[in-house]
Amino acid sequence: MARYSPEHKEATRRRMIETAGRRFKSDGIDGSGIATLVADAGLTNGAFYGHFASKDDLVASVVARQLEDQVAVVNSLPAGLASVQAFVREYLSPAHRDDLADGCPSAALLDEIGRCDVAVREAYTDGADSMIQAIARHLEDGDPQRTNERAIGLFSLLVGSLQAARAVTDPELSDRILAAAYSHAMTLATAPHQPARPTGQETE
Amino acid sequence: MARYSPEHKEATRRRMIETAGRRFKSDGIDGSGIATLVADAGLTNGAFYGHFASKDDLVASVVARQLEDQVAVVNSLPAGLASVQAFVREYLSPAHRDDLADGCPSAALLDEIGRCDVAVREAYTDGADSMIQAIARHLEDGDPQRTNERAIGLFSLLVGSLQAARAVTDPELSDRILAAAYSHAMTLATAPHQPARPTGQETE
DNA sequence: TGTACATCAGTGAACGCGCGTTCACTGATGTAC
DNA sequence: TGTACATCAGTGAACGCGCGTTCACTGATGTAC
Repeated sequence: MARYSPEHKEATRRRMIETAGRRFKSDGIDGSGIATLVADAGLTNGAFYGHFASKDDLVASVVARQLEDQVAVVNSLPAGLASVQAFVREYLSPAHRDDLADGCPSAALLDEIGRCDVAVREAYTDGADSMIQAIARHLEDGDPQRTNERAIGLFSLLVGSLQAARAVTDPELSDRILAAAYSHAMTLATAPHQPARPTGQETE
Repeated sequence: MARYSPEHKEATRRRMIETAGRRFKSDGIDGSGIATLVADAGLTNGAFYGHFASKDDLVASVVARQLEDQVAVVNSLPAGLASVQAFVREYLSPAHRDDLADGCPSAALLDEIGRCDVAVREAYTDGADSMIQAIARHLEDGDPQRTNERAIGLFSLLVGSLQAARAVTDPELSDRILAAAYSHAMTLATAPHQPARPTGQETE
C-alpha cells in the first residue's frame, strides 16, 4: 500500500531537522531562508510543507532536537569531576568557538530564541531544564538546591562567554575571554561556591 | 549659509541611533526594517540614507553607542562593593529581564552581533573591552590579571543568565535562573575566586 | 522691515530581490493480479 | 515473471509582501539686500 518504506519520510524529516540545525547555528534563524534550508537537505522549495506546518514549526523541532542531542552528550559523560572538566575545556576551546555549525545551540541562538514564538520557547524551556539537570548530575554536592544553582551558573557562564568570544574581533581578547571563563567554570565545577554544610545530610 | 542650525542634523542622527537601539534590542537586528526604524524616529523611508551609508552602518553606530552608555553607567557607580552588588541586583532583576528595549545590549543581541559584518563586531569589541575594564575598576584585588578575569567572568555570567531567563517560558525556572546567577555573581564580585596571594605586590 | 533666494533635511514612490507559503504536477515506488 | 495501477514524496512555478536602497522632489529655513 505504502509506496515508500514507512521510514523514508521520517528519515527526510530528520535530515531536514539536522541540516537546519547546522544552518541556523551558523547563519541565524532569521538569516536562513526556506530555500536554503531545503537545499541543504537535498530537496526543493515545495517539499518543505509536506514535513512542517511552517518555518516556526521547523524551528521548534530543531531547538528541541539540538538540546536533546546536547543533553545526551552530557548524560553520556562518565561520572566524576574529570569528565566535567574535559567537557568544559572542550566547550571553551578555540575549536568550539570557531565551529558554529557543530557547536552549542544556546551559544549560537539564545537571544534569537528569546524572540521566537511561544512554541519555540517552550521547546527551549524543556531542553534547558533537562540540560541543567544533566549538568547537575555531575556536580552533586549533597545539597540539591545548591547543586542546581551551580549547574545553572556553569551553564550561563559557558554560554555567555562563548558568545562574547565569538562576537569580538580581537583574537587576544577572545582568547582571554575563553581563558577567564575556563578558570571560573573550573572553580564552579569543582567546588560549592560557598563554604558548604557538611555533605550527606540531604535526602539525595 | 546653513539653513538649519548645525546641531539639527546631528540631533536627528542621534535620535535615530537611540530609537534604533531600543528597536533592535526588542525585535532583533534582522527583525527591524528600515521603514520601522525611521518611523520610530519620526521620519520617512528616504531620510535614512542622508544619515547612514547603510543599515550595517547604523547597526555599528548603535552597537557603539549602546556599549558606551552602559560603560558610562558602570563608570558612574560609586566606588566600593556595595554599588557593584546593587548593579548586579538590578541587572538580574525581573524588571530588567522583562524590559528588553531599555536593557543590556549584550543580553539582547550578542549572538546576532557575532554574525554581523566586521565593522559591527569591531564596534562591539571596543565597547566590550571598555566594559570589562569598567567592571574591573570595581573589583580590584591587587592582582590586575585576576581582576580582569573576574570582570570577564562576571560579565559573561550576567549576559548568559539573563538571556536564558528571557528565553524560557516557565516563570519559576526563569526566576530560578536569575537567583542562581545572582548568587554566583555575588560570590564572584565580592572575592577572588581562588585563594589569592597577599595583595599589594603588583605594580597596579 | 519685507522680499527673493539658495540650501539641504526630509519626502514618498519606485527598484529588484528574497522571503514564507501555496498548489497543480510529476514520477519513482511497492503491490495486485 | 510481467504489466497496470494507486500512492504520495518531492518538484518547481507562482503568490503577495516587506526588505534595503535609490532618486527626483518639496518646502521650511536663515541669509542677503
